[in-house]
Amino acid sequence: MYVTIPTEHFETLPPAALPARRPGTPETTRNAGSYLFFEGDEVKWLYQVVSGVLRLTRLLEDGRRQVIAFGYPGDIVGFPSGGLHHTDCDVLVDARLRVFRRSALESCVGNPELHRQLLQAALGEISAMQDHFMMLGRKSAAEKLASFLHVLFERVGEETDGKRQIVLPMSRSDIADFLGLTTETVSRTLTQMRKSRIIDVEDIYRVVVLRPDALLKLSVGNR
Amino acid sequence: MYVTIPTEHFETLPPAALPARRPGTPETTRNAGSYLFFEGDEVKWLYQVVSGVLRLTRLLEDGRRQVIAFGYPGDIVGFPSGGLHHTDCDVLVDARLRVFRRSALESCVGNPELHRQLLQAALGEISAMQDHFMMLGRKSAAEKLASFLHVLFERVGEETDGKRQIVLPMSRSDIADFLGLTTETVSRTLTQMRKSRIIDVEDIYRVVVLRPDALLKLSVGNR
DNA sequence: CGGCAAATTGAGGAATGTCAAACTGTGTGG
DNA sequence: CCACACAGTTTGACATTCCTCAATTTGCCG
Repeated sequence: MYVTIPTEHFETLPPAALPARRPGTPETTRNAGSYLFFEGDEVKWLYQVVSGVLRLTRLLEDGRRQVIAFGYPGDIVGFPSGGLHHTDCDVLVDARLRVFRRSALESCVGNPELHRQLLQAALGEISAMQDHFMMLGRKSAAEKLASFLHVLFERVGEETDGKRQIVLPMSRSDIADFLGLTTETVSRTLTQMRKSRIIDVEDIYRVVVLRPDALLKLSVGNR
Repeated sequence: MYVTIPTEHFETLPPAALPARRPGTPETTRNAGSYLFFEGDEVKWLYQVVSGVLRLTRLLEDGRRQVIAFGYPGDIVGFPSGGLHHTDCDVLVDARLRVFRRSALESCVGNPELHRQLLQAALGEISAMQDHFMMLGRKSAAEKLASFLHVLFERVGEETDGKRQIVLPMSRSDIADFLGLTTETVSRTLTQMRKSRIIDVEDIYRVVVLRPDALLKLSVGNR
C-alpha cells in the first residue's frame, strides 16, 4: 500500500485484481512477527496478500529506517531486481498469502495469463510509487497523516456500530518511518485531528473517522 | 534517474542494459522543450534515452510539483499503468530515443527477448524508486543534494582539463522539486558545499567536483 | 501490583520554508 | 554595440514546521 493522491484523471485503481483462486495457485499462512524475506535474499517467490498485513522496510547503516510500504489484501510484494529482494518484509498481522514462483513473473511460458497479471501489478506499483513521491516530498505532516488515514479508510475501513473506523496494526514509529516523520509528530498530529473532531482515537490501534470529508480535504491540503 | 543509496549488498546496478541497436528498433529525435507525453495520455510507446535528458513531472492542482525522475541515457520512461501515462514528460536536452511499442512490454508474443528486457527494466525501476523513498523521507537537504550530485557524477561525470565535472541541464527548481526542497535551499546548500571546497560552481549549469570522496561521505550522512 | 515498552505531551532548538531584495546572465531592441 | 528588460539564481532576514530530548502517561503482561 502506498499513499496515492486522488486526481481527476484516474479513479483510484483497485489494487491488483485478485484473480479467483484457482487450483494451481497455492496459499500459505504466516504468523505475525515472522519474516518473508530479507534485503539481499534471492527472490524465489512473490506473495499476494489475501488477508493480514505485511510490512516492507529498508534500513540504513546508521539506523535510519524507511517503511517502503504496507502490504494489504490485494497487494503483491517481492518484486525482484537483479533477482534479489531490496527490502525486508515481515508480517504485522497473521496473513494468508498466495504464492507465485518468480518465474511466473519473469517468464511467459507456462502461464501467460498469470504472467500478464503479475506484470500489470508491477506496473501499477510503479505508478503508485510515483504518487507516493509527491506525498513524501511535498506534503506537510498533517497532509501526510490525513492522506495515510484516508487511503486506509477507503481500502480497509470497517463499519462498526455505525462508526466508520480504521484499525492500525502498525506502531506509531512504523507510520512515522512510512511518512518520513517522527513518532512524536505522528502522535501530535493525531491529537490535533482529534481536537478538531475529524477523528477519534478509540485506542492506540483504533481510529474512528468522524468526518471523512474533512479528512479528505485535509489530505489534499490547501496551501 | 533516481537517487539510489550505495549499500554493501548491491553494486549500483547499471541502468537497464542497452542492447545493441538492431534493425528492428527504431530511433527518433526530440528537441529540448518538446513533450513526449502528458499525464492521462494513453501509452503508445516506451522510450529509452540514447542521448539527451528527459524530465518526468507530476503536478498537483494547487501548483505544487514533483519531478518524478530525470531520464538519462540508458533510462526507460513511459511505463503504463492501466494503459495510461501517470506523469508528464518533456525534453531538457535534445534527445535521441529508442522507441518501443507498448505491446513489446505487455505481450511476450513477437519479441520475447525484448519483452524480457523491458520487464527487467520495469523491475529495476521499482527498486530504484524504493531507494529514492529513503532519500525523500529520511535525508537532510545537504545529504539529498550530495546524493544527487554523486549519482550524476557517477553516471554522467565528464573529465575536462583534468577536472571531473557535472553538467546540470535542469533548473534549480527542477532539482528542488526532485528532492523535495525549495530552490532557495538548493542554492544555499550548493554555496555551502562550495565554501567547504567539495565542489566548485563554474557557472549555473556546471559543477566541478573537487572532492568526490567528501561528496560521497556527505551523501551517506553521519547523523 | 509492578515493570516495561510504547505513546503522548512539553519545552526548546535546528533545519528548512517564506518573502523580499539584490545579483547575474542572456537576449532583444534601439 | 550598448542599454534595458526579464527570468533565474543567490542572498538575507525572518517565520514556521518539525525534530530532539526529556518527562509523563498509558496500556499490557508477567
